This record gives sequence, structure tokens and C-alpha cells, in this order.
Amino acid sequence: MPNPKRLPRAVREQQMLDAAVKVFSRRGFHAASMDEIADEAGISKPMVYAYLGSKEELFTACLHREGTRLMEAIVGAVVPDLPFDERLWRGLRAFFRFVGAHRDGWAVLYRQARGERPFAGELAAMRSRIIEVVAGMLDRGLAAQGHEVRAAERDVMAYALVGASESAADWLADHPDADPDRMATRMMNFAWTGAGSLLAGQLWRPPPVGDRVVPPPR
Amino acid sequence: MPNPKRLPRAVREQQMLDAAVKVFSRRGFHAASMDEIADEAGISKPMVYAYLGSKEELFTACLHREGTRLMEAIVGAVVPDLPFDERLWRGLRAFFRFVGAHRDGWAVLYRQARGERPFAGELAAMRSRIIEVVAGMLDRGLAAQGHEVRAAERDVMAYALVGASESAADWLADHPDADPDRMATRMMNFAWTGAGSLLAGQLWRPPPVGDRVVPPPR
DNA sequence: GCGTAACCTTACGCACGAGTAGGTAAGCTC
DNA sequence: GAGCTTACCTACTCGTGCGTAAGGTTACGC
Repeated sequence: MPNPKRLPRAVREQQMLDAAVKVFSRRGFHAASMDEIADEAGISKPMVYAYLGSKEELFTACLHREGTRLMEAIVGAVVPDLPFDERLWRGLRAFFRFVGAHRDGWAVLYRQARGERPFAGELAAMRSRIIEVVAGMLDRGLAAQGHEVRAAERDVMAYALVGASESAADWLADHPDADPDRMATRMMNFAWTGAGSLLAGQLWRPPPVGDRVVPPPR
Repeated sequence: MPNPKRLPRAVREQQMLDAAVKVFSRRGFHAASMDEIADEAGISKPMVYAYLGSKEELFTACLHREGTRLMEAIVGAVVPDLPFDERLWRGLRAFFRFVGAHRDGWAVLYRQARGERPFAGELAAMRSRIIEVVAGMLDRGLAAQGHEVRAAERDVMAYALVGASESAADWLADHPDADPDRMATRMMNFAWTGAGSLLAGQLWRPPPVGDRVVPPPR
């Protein structure tokens, strides 16, 4: 019994969320049992129901807390009035540091919420907020250097960057001894060179139709 | 009753797999019930057990079939002896076409297998095979143009490209009216410009430590 | 020091779904 | 058309885990 008895509600709620994130992350949403979560929190099951509601609500609460923390970490790191690349760099670094330090939270956010129907929407919303932020950074950053990039290209750029970062983060979550800052550097490098070439007008175009459109194999 | 009675085993098995992929993709592994799958296949539950075994085995079978199809689609499209960018282009195009045409299969492969513990490993193996292929293409392609890129950079490039493509494909699966070929073009563009800059020696480096390493916010 | 409200428990109801037992019938082979 | 094999079904068992009812115990106001 690591916990003294009869803690105030606010404290217990956080403990429960901590436990829930841990268990959800190691078992997955369905395989996680409310009993195990209660146990992990050093409390009995009805308390969880009294405070956080049903299993779905509990998971949503986890999602919210972890998502908010992630967002705050990133937004807090991206100081305005810094040059473009510096801002992007800090955002990426904060992101990978967060994932490195909160592997459980990331597993909940990314691996679980993605698969389970009822939560996918919520997750997608957060995701698109991030993409918007990144697209905005690219936009103003490139504009500040006197370059124009088509909106579609900029969006794809942002989307691809976020997607690549998510995959990289996913990998990071499984490799405890990997260095988040190094990961961020590599990602930055990727984005930077990509953006650099784009604005230099290096556009790749598909070759003229050498083969007819063949329906994909059944 | 769309099915005439008493079909030969091989046919029924495929029907069951079709049904399973459909149901798994719309419900998720846990939420999918064997009854629903049997129902979708127009058959009764014990048949499924007789032919494909337990729920896990059934899912693994789906995973295998869809994964194999995807691999075949890609490998079949990447004709050797074509120039580097053409090969990459065809591979990407085949990939996005496949996802566009097999959204259910993709959902099973990507969203479900990823989250559920017992299958993540299998999926990761496929994934790394693809990454290897891509890295190889980048390697020989760049070497053929007389450029050298450090192995780590090339791997990150491949990893990021695959990650970005997966995210893009994920998005594609949710947007039925999006055009796979256009997606492939954008991805290609992204990769191409990135690779182009890399080999031009445009490496981005982190700024000198202006701020000490601050632990991420709890 | 006593009420009462907040905290916490044990012990259950109940539904749902994986997996199975045991049986029917259709098509083959001779 | 006897007898075997293969396809297929109805109707269960049984574990598991969500959610709750009903009751204890501690702290704190007054």
C-alpha cells in the first residue's frame, strides 16, 4: 500500500489517470480491465466509477490529459519571434522529448486511440490542429524568405512531416535507449532539406503515361 | 442467402477471409465477434472454427493474406533495370493504388494489427522489409548518380518516407474520393526533393546550445 | 462529541462472446 | 443404395469483465 488512506478527490483522480494510462498502454483498451486499473492505482474499482465514470469515459479522460500535455509541451517550446527554422526545430525537439519521456502516454494516444472506433475522431482533431500549426510555420517561414509555395504543396509537406514524425515517435517509444534530440535533428534535417528544395523550385513530375492505368491486383 | 449451399472448402475459406477482413476493419479486433463474421460470410460459426481456427488465428490469416497482396502489388510494380526515380515512383503508385482499392485490408493491417499486442510483431517485420527495399533503392539510385550518402541518413530518409506514406495512406483510406495517383505524385515529390537536397550536401545542423537541456513538463 | 458528508470496500448481477458437443444432410464411390 | 466423407447446423457451456448495490470507516464542521 504505497498510498496513505483517504486522499482528497483531486489527488486520487490523478493517481487513477496515471494508473489507467499505464495499464491501457501495456494492455490495449479492450484487454485492460477496470480491476487491473483500480489495482494499479491502489484503490478499488467502484472508486474509479465514482470519479471517472465508465471505461470509455476513463479512456477519453486519459486521452485528453495526455493530448493536452503534448500540445502544451510543443506550443510552449515554439517561442514566437524566433526565426523559422529555429521554431520548427524547437517544436520537433519538444515533441520527441515528450514522447521519449512519456512513452506510456504516447502509446495510449497513438496506438490505442487510433484503432478503437469511438476515439479515432478525437485523435484526428488533435492531429489536424498540429498539422495546421506546422503548415502555418512553413507558410510564414517560407514567405519571410521571400518564397511562395503553392498551398497544396505546403499542406502535403506539413502532412508528410507530421506523419513521418509520428512514425519516428512510434519507433522511439519502443527503443528506450534512443536519443530524442538526435531523432529531432534527423527529422529537422529531412524537413529542412525538403523545404529548401521545394522553394528552390525543384518539382518532380510524373513521367508521361508509359503504361496504361492498370487496376491493382485483386 | 446469396450463397448456394455446400461450397468446396477452398472457396468458403476465401469467403470467410473476405468477411473477416470486412468485419475486423469496421469493428476492430476485439469488438468484432465471430458470430458477426460468420454471419457476414453467410455461414455458421463452427464452420469458421473448423476451417480457420481460433479468432487470433483467423486474424493472423487475414493479416497474412492482405500483407502478401500488398507486398506483391509493390514488388510487381517495381520493375528492375528502370532508372531510380522511375522505380520509386512505380512503387509508391502501386502502394497508394492498393490502399485505395483495399481500404478494408489496409485498416486491418495498419490500424488493428498495430494496436493489438500479439500482432504488432508480425506487422513490424513486414514494415521493415519494405523499409529495407526502399533504403536499397535510395542507395543504389544515389550511388548510380555518383553521390555518396551516409548510411544513417539514407536509413532515416527511408524510414521517414515510409512513415509519411503510411500516414498518407491512412488518410487516403478515410477519403474515398481522393486520388491515389495524385497522392503518390506528392509523396514522390517530397522524397525526390528531399533526396536531391541531401545529396547536394545541404545538411541542417542544430544550433549551438542556446538553452540547457530542460526536462519536458511533467 | 456527534452528525454528516466524503471516501472506500466487499460482493454481487448480468450480458456478451469465444469456443464446442453432437447431430443432420448432401454428395460422392462402388 | 450402402457407406463414407465433407459440408454444415442448432444449441449449448463457461469464463471474463463491466458496472452497481449496499454497507463500512474516517475526517471535519459545529
